[in-house]
Amino acid sequence: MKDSLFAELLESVEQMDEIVKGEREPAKERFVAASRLKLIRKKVNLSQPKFAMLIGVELSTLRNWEQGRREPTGPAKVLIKAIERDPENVIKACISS
Amino acid sequence: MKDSLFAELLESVEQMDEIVKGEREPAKERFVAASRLKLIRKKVNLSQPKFAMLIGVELSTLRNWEQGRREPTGPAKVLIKAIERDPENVIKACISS
DNA sequence: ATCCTACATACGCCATTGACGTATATTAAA
DNA sequence: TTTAATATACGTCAATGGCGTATGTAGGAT
Repeated sequence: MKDSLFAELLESVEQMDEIVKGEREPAKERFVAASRLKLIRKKVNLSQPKFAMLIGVELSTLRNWEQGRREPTGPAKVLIKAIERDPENVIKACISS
Repeated sequence: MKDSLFAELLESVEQMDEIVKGEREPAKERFVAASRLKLIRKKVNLSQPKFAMLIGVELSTLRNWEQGRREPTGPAKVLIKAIERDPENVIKACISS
């Protein structure tokens, strides 16, 4: 990872910091709404079983999310959102076990 | 997302399926060992507070992981592993709120 | 040397989740 | 219409995540 690029990322994390602290307006929502999860899964065209495996949860857990019975935890939301934003790269990084 | 590339990804997910079912040998470990988490965080050069924010957990939760008091849940492991494998793209996808 | 701030270790407590199970419904293909 | 794959729906419970507090450490600044 080149240093210049890394510096940019670091800057973004700093900005994220300020957003959380309320010193800056967030550009958009940071997390997936549980209700949008199904749409995201459809977007990458995976069945519940495969998507669940991809993101490392039990099938039943994914179902709980899609049916609104449970709320995904933080990392799950971040991961799903990341998949939504850049499916190619993120899914690749998830898969290559 | 181009269809050809997507087809490749889908194939990979199918393979992942077979791995989980024991029909195929996994290339490597699928998940992060909790003990490796700190090394991964150092690799991307982020403090505990910033890394916790990045992956969407409370600082105390990340600390529990690094100190071996708790085990990250599935999506957290996948996300961390993805960050390890492709920090640039995955962190970018996580950040862009 | 002392203060100060950021960063990290360590752990108690409890509401919420994830995992596991079962039963039913829908869809598509054979 | 039978079959298999996919999805809805929900009960139960151990384990986690979030929250708090206390302590330790490394680095500058004064």
